Amino acid sequence: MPLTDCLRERPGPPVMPHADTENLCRLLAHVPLLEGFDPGELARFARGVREQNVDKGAVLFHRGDPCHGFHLVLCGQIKLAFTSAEGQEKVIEIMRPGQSFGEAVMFMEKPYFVMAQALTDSRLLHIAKSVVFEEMDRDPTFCRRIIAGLSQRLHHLIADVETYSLLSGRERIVGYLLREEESSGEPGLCGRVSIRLPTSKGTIASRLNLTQEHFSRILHELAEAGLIVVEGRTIHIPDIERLRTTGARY
Amino acid sequence: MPLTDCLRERPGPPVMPHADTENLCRLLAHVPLLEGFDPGELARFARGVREQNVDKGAVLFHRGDPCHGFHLVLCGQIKLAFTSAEGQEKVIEIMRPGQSFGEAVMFMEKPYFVMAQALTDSRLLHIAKSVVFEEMDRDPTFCRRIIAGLSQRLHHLIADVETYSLLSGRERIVGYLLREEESSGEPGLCGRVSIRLPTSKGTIASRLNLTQEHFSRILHELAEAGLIVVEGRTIHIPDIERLRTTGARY
DNA sequence: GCCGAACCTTGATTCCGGTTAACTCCCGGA
DNA sequence: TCCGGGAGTTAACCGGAATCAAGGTTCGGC
Repeated sequence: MPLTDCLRERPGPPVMPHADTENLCRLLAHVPLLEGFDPGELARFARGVREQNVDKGAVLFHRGDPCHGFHLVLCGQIKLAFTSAEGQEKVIEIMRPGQSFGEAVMFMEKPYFVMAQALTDSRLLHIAKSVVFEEMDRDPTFCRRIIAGLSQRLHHLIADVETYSLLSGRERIVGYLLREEESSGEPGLCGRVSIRLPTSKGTIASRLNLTQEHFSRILHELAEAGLIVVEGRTIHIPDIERLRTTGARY
Repeated sequence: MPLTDCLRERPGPPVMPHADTENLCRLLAHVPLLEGFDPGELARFARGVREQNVDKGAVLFHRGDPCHGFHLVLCGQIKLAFTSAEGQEKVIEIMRPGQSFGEAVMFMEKPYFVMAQALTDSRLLHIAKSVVFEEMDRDPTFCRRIIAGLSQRLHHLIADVETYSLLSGRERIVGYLLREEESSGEPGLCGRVSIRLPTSKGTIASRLNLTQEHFSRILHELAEAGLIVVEGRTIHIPDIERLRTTGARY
């Protein structure tokens, strides 16, 4: 029962006062990386897993911190970002429930080179390097999953680079909205859908490599063109097909 | 002996008229991914390896082509890039001898989403998916290497994203020159070094997310500031320390 | 219900970098 | 030798997006 609960966005009341092995195993069974593992394997993993509850704004790690494992989001949102010498920040990714991060750094045995901060009160699991490495030696299929995961990550990142370098601000925003709509899985009758931004507009703007101001302006333009209706953090799309076809135009 | 030969930049006369297993093994022994493998393992690999000689300008694969393995550069340069709907091109990476590419796509069992084109006459190896997968099942340390390689790649890509989004054009160029100098390994007395650009300025500009014109302008500015001297494709740096400290300034 | 702090919007202005268009250089081939 | 084309440079101009600077909203806490 906590399994589904804790993969929702909103934290809700703490289901588990403190993590015992059995509960951990139940959580682990739903981790993408460990899907289909039998109880024995999960128990081995549980030894190196620790639950983390972090408040909104808390920093999980800074650039330069040593890495002892990887993280998995159970609920809430974690932002990965780096900060320039002048203090400006660029959000690389907003991690949502079910997603994990920090694997690559862990495998390289180097310190983190980005920082992670909770955008909302969040609950996550920390999986220690040691148990991952042990399991890798033991189980080739586990290796395959890790490789698949890293490949996927790489793909996304290249897609991001493509987005940043080939698309205008407006195109990036339209693309973001369309993707967000897709992943939300809402049916939306006859092309009408509403999506709720997962976090503040400023953060999303940074994720899309835009300033908050520019983001706001483009949203306004899209609204003026009748392609969207902005209502606080909720965006209504009267005709998603039209947004897809004419949204990119300028 | 051909081993070292073929890891140079310039192709030179073809050392091997056609690849037999023994020669292939000798080549494979120097592939980073396979370093330290014993002859038996290499022989297993050789079954799925094919040598490729491509002329300058030849396209190895387009976006959308199916992927049957990964590639390793023996000599020459291969550019990875994508093209926008409007036909403009963005270079993601310039692969040099000893580097490999296409692994991530191979593991995802998806078609290529970038294209690869030879910048010079080049020689490379194509390693079939099948032998890689077989070896992965057989050898956990091989998996580890793959994971390490993918992690490394991911790291570089994130560093690129950081570069693109946080640094000005000028800073990117200065950074590029400094990295190029570092990797060239030339000693360079009392801070004086010369580096030769690996390929055309237009291509490097695209790699750095700049237009050719802007790249040219910045080079000119740096030259005017006395930080570099441009002589065709060769860049002289009279004082590398000064470039490092004042090059970023604007 | 008031206050302050985040968050967001809006407008004015600036500027980095892209676009366009000559023009030069250099090299290779007929 | 001349020609043609690719690479590189230069300059004028433009525009997308950042910056600066106020306002406006929303919301939680006292």
